[in-house]
Amino acid sequence: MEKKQRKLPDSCGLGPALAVIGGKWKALLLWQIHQAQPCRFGELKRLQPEISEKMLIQHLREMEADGIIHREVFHQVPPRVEYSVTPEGAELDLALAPLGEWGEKHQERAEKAKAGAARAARTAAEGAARG
Amino acid sequence: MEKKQRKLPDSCGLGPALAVIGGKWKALLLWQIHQAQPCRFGELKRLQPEISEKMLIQHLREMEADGIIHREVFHQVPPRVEYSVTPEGAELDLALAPLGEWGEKHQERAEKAKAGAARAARTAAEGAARG
DNA sequence: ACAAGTACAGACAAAAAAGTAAGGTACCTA
DNA sequence: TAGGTACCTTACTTTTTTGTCTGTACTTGT
Repeated sequence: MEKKQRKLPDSCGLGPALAVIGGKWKALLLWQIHQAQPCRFGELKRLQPEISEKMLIQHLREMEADGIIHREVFHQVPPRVEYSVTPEGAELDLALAPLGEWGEKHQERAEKAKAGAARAARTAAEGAARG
Repeated sequence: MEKKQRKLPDSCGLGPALAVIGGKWKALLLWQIHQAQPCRFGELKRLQPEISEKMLIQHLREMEADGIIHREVFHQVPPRVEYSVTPEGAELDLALAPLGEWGEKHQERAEKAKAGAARAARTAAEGAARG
């Protein structure tokens, strides 16, 4: 098992929380599984083709170990595995919502700031050209 | 500038949000600055002696660039720099609250589960010894 | 026979984040 | 002249995380 998880300092419960959803794709996965519940491994792979299989499995396993998703194996052939969120995972998804909203707002602001800076730079350049 | 920030995929605004508070100590710093506002560099260093000066500065600078904290330099000697949270930073801190609560609950559950597992293992061992 | 689909596992390498240790400025005190 | 305070900067190393690629076991379709 290649898990050690960079230990986060935990005053308030943020350390443990970030340890659980800190992975690069975990929040996204939780969100997608919550949407398309229950969904299969291959489905997730198709939904997010940018994730490598290794990371997909690794994250799924860690999330399972953390109790936020449930994994059910059907002994069929070809194999079939279904993932769904646990009640705890659903709560986490909910707790993540305000953060997501903040992120969107922040992103907009950052874009505006960048546009503003570009405009200012242009104006400054014109001013300099006029001398 | 040694910042590239592991790019997080962003459906919903979680990507950008985690990019901002994903650093090992950032959430903690934001929280502490919010508490003891305004506070000086040395103060933060004393409050959290485990952070190396390098990470402290690096995180503070990134958070400043992200617009969640404000840095004010007083041209005195010895130098004096004060950090405070911006309105945007305060909002983030608020948005982080539910996540923190989830983290605490989750931690408790995890501890109970571990205790339960240990008890079960003990019982099983006793059973085996008798059997 | 051979490709394709399912759900993984493992070795290895690259990239990113964090840590360590030393130095640098600018002024003050002994 | 040495040492102290406050706030950093830089170079270098280690640790952690992510990515690439190859392989498994079994069945179905051509």
